[in-house]
Amino acid sequence: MRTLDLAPKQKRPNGEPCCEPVVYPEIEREEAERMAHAAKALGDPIRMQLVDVLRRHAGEVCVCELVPLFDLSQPTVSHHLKVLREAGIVGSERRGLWAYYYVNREALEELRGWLQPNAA
Amino acid sequence: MRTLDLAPKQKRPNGEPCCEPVVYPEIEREEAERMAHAAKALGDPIRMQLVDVLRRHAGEVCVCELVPLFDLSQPTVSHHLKVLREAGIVGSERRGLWAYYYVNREALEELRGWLQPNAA
DNA sequence: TACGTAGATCGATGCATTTCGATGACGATG
DNA sequence: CATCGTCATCGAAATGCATCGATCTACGTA
Repeated sequence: MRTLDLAPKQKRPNGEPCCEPVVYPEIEREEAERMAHAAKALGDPIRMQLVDVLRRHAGEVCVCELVPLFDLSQPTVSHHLKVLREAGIVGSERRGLWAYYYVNREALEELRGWLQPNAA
Repeated sequence: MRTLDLAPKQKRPNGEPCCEPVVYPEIEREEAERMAHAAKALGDPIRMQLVDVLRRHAGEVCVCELVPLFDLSQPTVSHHLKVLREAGIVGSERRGLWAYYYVNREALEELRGWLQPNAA
């Protein structure tokens, strides 16, 4: 655990900066960016439910079964699935006319790891 | 684990629905909404880093220490902190001129719980 | 080959979000 | 009490996002 300079605050004399800016490594900025991307994909109720449905099923679920679950047009559901796909949270496979989606458990696990109390 | 009717697909005769719509309880819609709200708050690199900094410190961190970490104006950082506050992810306390922020570990824990492999 | 179905993509629309400078609220300090 | 520092809020501008109808692609079927 890094230690910030949590020195007791006092009004700075005049024109001096209020406190030492802490150096923040770029590495963590990149990791934050990745995690934020995943979190953002989950940051929509529809997509949250899509993931919820998908992970409740061991295998794959047909899009034609997902669409009627929501009060949304087919293109909109397709859009949400695309967002999840591009975030790596779900994957898809096409078989004939139908497209089947499934959860990428590792992606959820990565975010879960980040949320862990003492994550680096 | 609920079971969807994953019957083998075949082109439906004509005008019939392609598959039985699965009933999806409202309860889970509400939970998804709560989880999505938290995820959305984390769905921004700046806020991800803010949370990261805050949770690295056992206690509270002054806003005046957070602002110089980012290439952003003070009002913008304040805005992001507000988003996190309204999502319940961080809390704040004002002492004199300074405002101190801290992580709400329980909030992160709830989202983490939801991400768990066999979450209800 | 012609048609119908499943799903993805496109373009438009309306709303939300990010960001800033300016300003306001309020405590501290002389 | 006048001034300054800290932080929050406001209003505006730019950008992003959810959503839809229309359309496109690809596959099955007659």
